[in-house]
Amino acid sequence: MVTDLDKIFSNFEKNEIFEDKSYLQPNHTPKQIYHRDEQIKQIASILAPLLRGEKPSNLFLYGKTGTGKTLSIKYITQEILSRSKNLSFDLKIEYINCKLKKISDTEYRILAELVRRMGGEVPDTGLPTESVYTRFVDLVDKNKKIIVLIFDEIDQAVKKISDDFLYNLTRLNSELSKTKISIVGISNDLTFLDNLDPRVRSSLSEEELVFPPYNALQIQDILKMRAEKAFKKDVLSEGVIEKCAAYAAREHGDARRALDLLRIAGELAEREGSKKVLLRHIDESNQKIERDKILDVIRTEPKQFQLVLYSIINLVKQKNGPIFTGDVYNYYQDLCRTYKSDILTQRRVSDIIQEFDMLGIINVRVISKGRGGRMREIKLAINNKITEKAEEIIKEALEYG
DNA sequence: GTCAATTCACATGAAAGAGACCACGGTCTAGTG
DNA sequence: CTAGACCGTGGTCTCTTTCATGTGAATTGACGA
Repeated sequence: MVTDLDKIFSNFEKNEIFEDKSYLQPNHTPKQIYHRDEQIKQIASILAPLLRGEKPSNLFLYGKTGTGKTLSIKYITQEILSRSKNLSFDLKIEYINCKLKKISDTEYRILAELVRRMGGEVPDTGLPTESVYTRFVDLVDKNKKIIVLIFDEIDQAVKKISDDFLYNLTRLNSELSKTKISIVGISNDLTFLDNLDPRVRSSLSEEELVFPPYNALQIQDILKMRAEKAFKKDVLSEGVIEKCAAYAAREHGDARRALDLLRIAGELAEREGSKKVLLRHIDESNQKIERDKILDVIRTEPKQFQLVLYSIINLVKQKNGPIFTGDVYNYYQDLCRTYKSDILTQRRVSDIIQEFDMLGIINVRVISKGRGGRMREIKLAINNKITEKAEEIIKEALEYG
């Protein structure tokens, strides 16, 4: 036992792989951004009026995940802020990530977060939303300011709340006398604007910009640049970067994915005590990312969700073919009885199944069997190995939970 | 045989309830001068 | 008289239930050839 620990720690101390891992961390902002010159220039020229104290147009950025939207906007805001030291007014640029649950599940929370960023205080709950609005207005309108609000993954927020939240935001400007607010929306859903209230759409997207996916070569450039700083010399074996890039390019040119892949591969190599990152490590890394992501979701899911998923897994194993909503619900009911759990209505279970679909754990298709009715056809979207592991996790959670 | 109506087994939507959490303002209580 | 304890009201949030309406195609049954 002790010797094992010794081995682990000494491997770690030797640290023959990484020079500075932070260059591969997702939140690292590099000094130089490759292959986004055009976009950065455009954003900069749109936001430039800030430095003259004018309100810039609202801006909307599109692009799949990992195409550098967040990176570019953060880079530009930094540049702008660093040039704004001696301006005669307050310039505030706030970045809000709507994907983080605690912050942005509801209108109230987003607003509360805004107030806090502006230096005010709001309780987590208990106040009417309206009063948070007035608090925000009071706080912001005390002296002349220009505020840029950046909403990352704004589509998530709108899905959860509704678009009149955005309408309220765009309307805020008319309630403010001294301060002006600009909004930058970032979305990776290209159809997002189409389903928006027209009033909101026109005011929100005065300017639009699309971030195309990186191709494999561009990802290679990015990886090379970061890998140079992150890894020690000659640690990466031939073709590692190329392989990472290829994997990521397959996933709609997601550079973040490529970086994760490389970082995890490095960690795996390090853990093994290997002196080099091999091609094999990339494959393992790819699997590990996938597995960890899914198992983590499953682990943290509430009990009822686990029961439903457990039903699905078992049914798929039994029937060895597609299964349907009704099957799942029946099995689920039995399962609830054996574990003495409350039984949810079919309506609710239906929603739960849909959520698993969204998480990518199962694949769901609505089919009609004519007179046999209309239902979802459910398949597992994860491979057997992960499924088994998932089953174990759930079983454990159910017996000890 | 053809065509519209019917029917199945859910999907999908909207609204509202339950229970947990919490802020705010008013009232009560006890300690202080 | 005042600070702090206590309470009631009204707000949010999440997870659910209830009620209502929608839906795609196999089946049915009336109808005409």
